[in-house]
Order: sequence, then structure tokens, then C-alpha cells
Amino acid sequence: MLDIRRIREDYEGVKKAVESRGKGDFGIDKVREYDLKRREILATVEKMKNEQKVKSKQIPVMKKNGEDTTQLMAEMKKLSDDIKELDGQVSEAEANLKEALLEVPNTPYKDVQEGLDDSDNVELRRWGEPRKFDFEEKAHWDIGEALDILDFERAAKIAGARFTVYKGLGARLERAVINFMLDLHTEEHGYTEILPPFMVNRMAMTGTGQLPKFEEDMFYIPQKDFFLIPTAEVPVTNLYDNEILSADQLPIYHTAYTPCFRAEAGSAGRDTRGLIRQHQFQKVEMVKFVRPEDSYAELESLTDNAEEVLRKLDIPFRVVRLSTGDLGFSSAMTYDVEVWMPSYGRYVEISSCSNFEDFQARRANIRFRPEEKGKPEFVHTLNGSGLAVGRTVAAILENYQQADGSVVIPEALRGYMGTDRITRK
RNA sequence: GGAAGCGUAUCGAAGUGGUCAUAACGAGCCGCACUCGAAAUGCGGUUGUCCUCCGGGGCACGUGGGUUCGAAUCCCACCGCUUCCGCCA
Repeated sequence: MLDIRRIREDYEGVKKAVESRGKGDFGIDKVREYDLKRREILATVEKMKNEQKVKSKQIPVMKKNGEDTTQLMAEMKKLSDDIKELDGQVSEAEANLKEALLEVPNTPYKDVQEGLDDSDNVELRRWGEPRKFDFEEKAHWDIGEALDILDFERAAKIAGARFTVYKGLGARLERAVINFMLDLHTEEHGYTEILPPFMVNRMAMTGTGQLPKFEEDMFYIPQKDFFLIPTAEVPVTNLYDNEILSADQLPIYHTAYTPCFRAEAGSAGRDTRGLIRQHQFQKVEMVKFVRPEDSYAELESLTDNAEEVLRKLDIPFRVVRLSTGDLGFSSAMTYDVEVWMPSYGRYVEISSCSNFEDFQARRANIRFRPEEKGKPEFVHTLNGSGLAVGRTVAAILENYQQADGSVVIPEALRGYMGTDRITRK
């Protein structure tokens, strides 16, 4: 959520920044309209409330003195009714304002290049050399089925398309990757592990910006008005909603493993095979709560933490900065880490690291007290995948496949796997 | 899932229809005094938010409604916590 005062003071500037994301109406005109209306009525009704307060204090005094209060009471009744009427109008304008404000995306950071979509993303760096195969390399879904460690057909029987059953060393590899990532982030990068609920309420989903705009992409449980989490970002960021943190608590670094559930109604037909686009996938997430002045430096280190996973696994990747047109709703700036995927012949997103500045903090009301006696300020929140587990498994299978159909386990994972190779039984 | 009780400042807690919510009382924390220093003691301070013609004014006692001239207080719904019962890994 944007600061309403900022919109008041620099309407044209904010409007321009928001609209750099692309064509379309983001409803910022409505925001201004409801804001003006609300303030106008508020000024009137507050004067009336002051009158009500002052006069109603006279009543017990008059009664004590044995005076007649009938006339005054009648006057007060009228005043009370008028206040009720205007209060209703204020709440209506307020509700409209809030609704409109929740629909407005974040303003891109000054360093973000303008663009229409991902074709305008800028590559910042590459690491590692894509391997040259001296045999015909296979896609991870073929490798997985041949090794009997991934079963897409049986997953379809019990759930449907876009689900996967992991089996044997496949299941173990998924688990190994999760533990490897969690250990790396907790032991070497200073994150505290969280294991949150995998379902959240509507307020949490609104706090991080998935609602109200993207309800169609979520799995929903009507019985309890719960949503299956699309990412650990949601429960972990909202951990501190409506709290005032003390300055010495910051920065807070959390990492969490969770499954992620995405309905993604609009994406049928893309990446239909394999582990790349699933209704349920596993992910290790990193979330930071930091002082505003540190957030862009924190974004760099967060991204480096994600890259470190791939460096340790020794898989080639590159890092891109998203253009304004490709930027997520809540983000001010995003780096994607993309892993080399031989079957695609290109780099594929495996992590998305974003600085939300105070956009989520304002929605979820997460603040800190900069000085002992100072006023509370919104924190800045960041998060990034560290990494998407299914895509990491896919990248390992493809990049480490051998001519005989087996897959060598990256050294960093061998302790977790208990073996250095997956072979056909 | 059922029953009962409870949600007031950092914590405990009083207030049960008015002129004590700038929230009693107790504790904590910060400052000052006393002291060589500390403890003890004394004094003072210690919520957030909105609007503002910067004079000031409004709102908030879990949340949202209702009754009333007036609600922390009475009524309704919802949420959360505690205890007991049921069920359950």
C-alpha cells in the first residue's frame, strides 16, 4: 500500500511511477477522489462531536441542580442523529479509499529500467559455464521417469495435472536439497528457521499483497475462509503484523521451508511437462525485516545468499533485474536468479529476490521504533527464494546427467543423500 | 465440536451507565535527587492514530454492530485466550 500522504503531495509523480508498469488503469484517480471526500466530511463531523462531548457533560450537572434537561436532551438527540448520518458517510468514503488503495501496485525504484515485459529485463552477471554434452542430453522428466524417481502419471491419477509424485531417491533428493538449503542459510547466512502454517487467513494474504487482486490464483478453503499459501513469504512476513519492533531487533532474517500452492488459472499450456510449473511445489524462502536505509544493501546480500546455493551445487546461472513491466505487484525492485536448464537451452527462473520497501509493512502494519522515545516507522520487507526446490532438483537431474542415464549427486549434497549417484535399479 | 470464564497501557490489574482514559493501584523501564558507589528511598516521565486554517480537535478499553442525550460498563455477532468435556495424530 502506498502512503496516502505521498499521493496527496505528489499525485502526478506517483501516478507516473505506477503507470510505468504498463498500460492500464491502476485506480489512482479514485484514491484521490475518495480521500478528498473523506477529509471534507471528517472536518464537519469532528466539530459536531466536540459539541456533543462538551454539552453532554452539562447534563449530569443540570440534573444535580434539579434543572430541566428535556430541551437540551431533544437538541442532543438531533445532534446525535446527524453525527450518526455523517459518520456513516465517513466510513463509506474510508472503505472506498482503502479498497482503492489496496489495488494500487508499488512504485518501482529509481534504478529499475522501464520496459513492457521480461524481454526488457537486464542481465547483470553470469556464473559458471553451461556444460557441453558429448551425448544427447535428456529433459529432467525423462531422466526422472527412466530412473523411476519421478511419477507424473500416478500423480495425475490421485490429484490431476501439474502434480508430481517423488519416489525413492527422488523423494530423498528433494529432502536433501531442502535440508542443504536450510542448513546453509541458518548456519552460514544468519537466518532463523521458521516452520509456519501452510494455510493463512484473508488478512495475511492481504498484508503481503496477494489479495485482493489475485484471489483467482490461490487455492481456497471456503469452510474456514483459509488460503493455501502460495509462498512462505505470506505467513513469515505477516508474523509481525500489527507489531512495533524495537530497533535492536532489526534486522530480522528468517528462512522457511514450505510447500507452495498455486492455482494459476491463466497459465495453462506453458511448461506442461516436468517440475517447472506445478500446483504444489516445495520452496525454501528467505524473508528480511530491515531498517529503511539498509534495504537496498540487504537486497544485494539476499540475492547473494540465493546465488550461493547454486555456486555450492556448481550449477551455472545468471542474475537479471526485472523491468517495470515484469515487476510483481508489491515489489519496488526484483532480481531473478535464473538457472541453466539444458532441456530448455536457456536460463530458467529459480529465485526471485525483491525489496518491497514499506509497501507490505504498511499493509500489514509492521513498524519499529528507531530511537528509544521516537515515533514508530514502517520497516522495509524483502524476500527471495532460496531456492525453489523442484526446479533445483530438475536442474540437478539435467546438469548432472550421465551418458549411461545415471545422475551424479553434487558434492555438497552427498552427505544428505548417502550416495554419490542415482542409477537405474 | 460442546460448556464456562476472560480480553483495559510494557506486564499485572481496578473501573460495571455520566462530570477521573492526559486510564486508580502495583510492577517494569528511563531521567533526576540522595550516595564515594550501589541498594533502599523520594520526585518526575513512560500508548497509538487521524484531521488541522498549527490555535486546536477527533478516534481507539479484542473487532464490528445495536440501545442511549451519553457505553470500558447494557444487548447481539464474530475473533482470540484459558479451563473442563468430547474427538483425534
